[in-house]
Amino acid sequence: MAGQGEKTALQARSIQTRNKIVSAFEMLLKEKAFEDISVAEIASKAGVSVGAIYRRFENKDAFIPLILDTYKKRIEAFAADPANHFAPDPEAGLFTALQEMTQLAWRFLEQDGNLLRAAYIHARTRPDLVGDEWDDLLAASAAGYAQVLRLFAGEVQRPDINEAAKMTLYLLNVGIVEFGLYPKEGPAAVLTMTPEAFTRSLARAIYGYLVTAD
Amino acid sequence: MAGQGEKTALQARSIQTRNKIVSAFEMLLKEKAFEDISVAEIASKAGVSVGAIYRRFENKDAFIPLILDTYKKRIEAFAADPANHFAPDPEAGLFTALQEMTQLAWRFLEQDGNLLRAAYIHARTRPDLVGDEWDDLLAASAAGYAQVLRLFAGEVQRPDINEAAKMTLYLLNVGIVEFGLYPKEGPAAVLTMTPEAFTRSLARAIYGYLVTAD
Amino acid sequence: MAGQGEKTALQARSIQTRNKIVSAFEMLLKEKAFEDISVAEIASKAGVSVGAIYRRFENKDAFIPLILDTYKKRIEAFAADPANHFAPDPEAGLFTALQEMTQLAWRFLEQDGNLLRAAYIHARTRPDLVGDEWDDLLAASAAGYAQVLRLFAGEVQRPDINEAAKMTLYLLNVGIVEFGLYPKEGPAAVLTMTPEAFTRSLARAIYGYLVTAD
Amino acid sequence: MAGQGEKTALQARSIQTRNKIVSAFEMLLKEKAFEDISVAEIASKAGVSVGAIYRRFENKDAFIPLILDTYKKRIEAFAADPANHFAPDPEAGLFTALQEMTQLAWRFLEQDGNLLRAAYIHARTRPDLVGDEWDDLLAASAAGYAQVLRLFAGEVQRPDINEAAKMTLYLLNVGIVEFGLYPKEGPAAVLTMTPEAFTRSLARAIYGYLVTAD
DNA sequence: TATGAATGAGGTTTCATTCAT
DNA sequence: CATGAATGAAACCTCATTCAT
Repeated sequence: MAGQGEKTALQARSIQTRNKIVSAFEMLLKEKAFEDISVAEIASKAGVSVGAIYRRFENKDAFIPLILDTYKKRIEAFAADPANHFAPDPEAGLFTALQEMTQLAWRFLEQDGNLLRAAYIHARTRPDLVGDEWDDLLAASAAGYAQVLRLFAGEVQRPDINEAAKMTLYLLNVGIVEFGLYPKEGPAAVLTMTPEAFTRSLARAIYGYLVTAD
Repeated sequence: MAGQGEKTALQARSIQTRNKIVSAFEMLLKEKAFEDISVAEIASKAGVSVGAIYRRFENKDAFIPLILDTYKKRIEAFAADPANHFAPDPEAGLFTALQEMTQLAWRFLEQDGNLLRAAYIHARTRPDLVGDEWDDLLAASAAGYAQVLRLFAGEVQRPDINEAAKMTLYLLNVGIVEFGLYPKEGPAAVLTMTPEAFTRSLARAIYGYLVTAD
Repeated sequence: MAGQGEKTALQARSIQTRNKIVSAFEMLLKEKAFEDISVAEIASKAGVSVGAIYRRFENKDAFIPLILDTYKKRIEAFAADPANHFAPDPEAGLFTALQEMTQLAWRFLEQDGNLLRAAYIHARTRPDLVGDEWDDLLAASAAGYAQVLRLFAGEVQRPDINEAAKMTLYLLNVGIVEFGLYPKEGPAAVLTMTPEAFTRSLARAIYGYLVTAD
Repeated sequence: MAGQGEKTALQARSIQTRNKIVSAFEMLLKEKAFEDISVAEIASKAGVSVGAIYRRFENKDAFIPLILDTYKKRIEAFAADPANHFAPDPEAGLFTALQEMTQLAWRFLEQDGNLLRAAYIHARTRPDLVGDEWDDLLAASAAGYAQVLRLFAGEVQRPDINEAAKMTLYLLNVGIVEFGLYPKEGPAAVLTMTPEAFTRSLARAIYGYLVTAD
C-alpha cells in the first residue's frame, strides 16, 4: 500500500528494489534520525542508485509515511504472534490484566522502539504527511481497551468506560514510551527501577486511576 | 555560568552582546526548531554579526546547553512567583495536593511549552551536550516531591517514599508534557477532555498509584 | 527520409511507432521548448516506451532534424491547399502581389507559429544538426520569388533580380516572424498596428525597396 | 543598479566580487547560451566560490536582468562615443540619413552582438524577469526616430509620423539583428551581400516604406 | 575586536541513456 | 523487439564555519 508521494511498483524487479530501499531506510532509522539520513546514504546502503530511489519516491518527504506504514505492520505482526496473545482472565482481576498489558507494551518497545520513536516524531512534526492512519490506529486501540475494561466492570469506578479506556491508552503509551526510548535522557532519568518494577508501577497507576472513587 | 563550548565573557560590553544573542536565540526557539534556525538568523535578530557569535560560541551546538539554562531560569522564575506558590495542606488530603501540582505544571506548560519542548528534544538527541544539569534538576525536583509525600505519610501505601516520589515526578511530567505539547498528534489525540478534566484525571492516576495497597 | 541520427524503420509496425513518436513530439513542441521536453514525456504521450524511442532515435538531438522535416511538410501542405493558392496578377501591380504574399505568410504563421519558432531556434543553436535542408528550402523559396518579380519587371528598379528576390525573401520572413511570434517581447513591442495594417506596411517596405531608383 | 533578485553590495570587497562574477558571466555569455552556463562555471571563471555567487544573486534567474542592464550600459556607452555621433543633415536627404543609421546599428552589432542576442532571447523567454526597462528603452528609441523623421517631413509620405517612426525602428532592428547575429543559420543564409550592401539595401527598404505614397 | 564576505562540502533533485527482463 | 527500471553525472542551492578587512 503505497503512501502519499510514493509511486506504485508493479514489476517484480521494481518491487525488489523498493524492498531493498525500504529495508535500507529502516536500518538507517535505527542508527540515526530521519533528518540525518541522506538520500545518497539510503541508496548506498540499499545497493541501488540515487535515481532508483527517485523513481519510487517523489522526494525525501515521501519516506515519512513509510515510517508509519512500517510501524503498523510491525504492530500487527506483533499482535498476530501467539507468544504475545493476550486474553484477560476476569477471575484474575483488573490489576493482573493491566500488568500483562504493560508488559506486552514493553516487549513491543524492546523490539521496535526506534521505529516507534520515528513514528512518534513524524506524527508530530509532519502531521500533513501522516494522514488519518495514526488517528485510526489510536481509535481502534481505544476500542479494544474499552472491551477489556468492560470485563472488569465491577472493579472500575469511572462512570464513562470509553473515556476511561482512552485515558488508559494514553497513560500506558506515554508512560512506556518515555521509559523505553529515553531511559537516560528525559524525565525517566530519575527512575532507578528495573523494567519489571516499572511496568508493575505503571499498571498500578492506571489501576489506581480506574478503581478509586471520586 | 558558561556551558560547554561557550566561551567566557567578562567585559561588560561582551556580556551585553552575549545577552543579545541569547535573547535572539530564545525568541527564535519559540518560532521554530533548533535545526531550522541558522546562525545568520540569530545574528540578524540579535543585531550583531556572525563573527560576533563565533567569538562567544564555539559552534552552533554550543547553543544547546543554553536551552537548558534558559529552561532552568524560567522554572525558577515560575516557582518564585507568589501566584504559583504551592503550600500543600495536610488537612485537605493527598488528592487535593496532587491536583494542585498537576494544575501548576499545566500552567507552566502554557507559558513555556516551546522551551520545554526544545529542552526535551535536545536532552534526547544530544545528551552529550546537555551535561549533568538535567540530572541535578530532576534530583532536586524529586527531593521536593518526597517532602510533599511525607506530609501525607498516612495515606501513601508505597513502602519506599523516595522511589514513590520519583515515580510521581515521572508520571506528572510525562503525562502533562505529552498532553500539553502534542495534543493533536501523539497518543494525546485520543483524549477528548478539557485541560481541567485532564489534570484531574492525571492527579487521580498518581493518587491511585500512591494509595492502593499491593 | 530519415535524418541524421535517426534510424531507418522499414517494417510497417515500426513505421507506425515512429509516427506516434513524431506526433507526440510535435504536440509537445506546441506546448513548450525543446529543452523542456523530456524523452520520458515524449514516450508517455506517444504511448510507447522510452526504449522504443531509443530504438528509432540515436539520442535526443536526433529529434532536431525532425523539427525541420515537419516544418517542410507543413509548408508544403499549406502551399498545396487551394485556399492558399497564390497567382500574382501582373495587371494588379507589384504592390498588390506583395500584399498578398505578406498576408499569406501571416496566415501560415497563425497556424504553425510554434513549429516555425522551434525551427528557427534550432537552425540557430544547433546548425550542425540541421543540415543542408534549410538552405535548400531557402534557395527554392528565393527562386520562386524571383519568378514572381520577373512578372513585374517593368516596376522593379533593382538591377539583379535574383539578389532582389533574396532580399525580398529576407525582409518578408524576418519581418513577419518577429511580429507574429514575439509581438510583445522583442522590438515588435513598439508596434501598435493590427496584423492587417502590419502586413500592409511590410509589403510597402518591400515594395519601396524594389521600386525606388538608386 | 541591482536588478530583481540581485542583492545590493556596498563593501569594497563585495563590489569587487560582484564585478568578477559579472565579468565572468558576460564572458561565458559570449561562448554559450544562458541555459548551458552553470553556476559552478561562473564561479570557477570568476575565481570565487559558488556560495559567493549566491550571496549576491538569489538564484540563477537573477542573472537574467543583468543581461539587460549590461546591454543598456553598452548602448549608452556606444551612443556617448563621439565616433558614433549621429547628426542627420537635412540637406543630404532622408536616404542618406537612413543609411547612416543602419551603418551605426551594424557597428554596434559587431561589437556587442552576443549580448544583444542574449538580451533578445530573455526579453522573450522571461518577460517577467525583464520588467519594463525593455519597453522604456524601445519607447525612447522610437521618440528619437520620430525627431529625425520630422527633419525630413517634406520627403515622408506616411500620415502618422509616430507610427512611421515605430515601423522604422522595427524594420531597422529586426533587419540588422537577424543578419548580424545569424548570418548563416536563419533566413539571412540566402543573402550573399556584404554588410555594406546589406545596410544600404535595408536603408532603401525603410526609405521606400517612408516615401512611397499610398 | 567586530564585521560580514567568502568558502566549499554536502544535500536534494533531474533526466539522457543503458540494459535486464 | 518492447518495456520501463536502473544508472549516475551534473545541476542548483544551503549554511556552518573561516578569515580578510
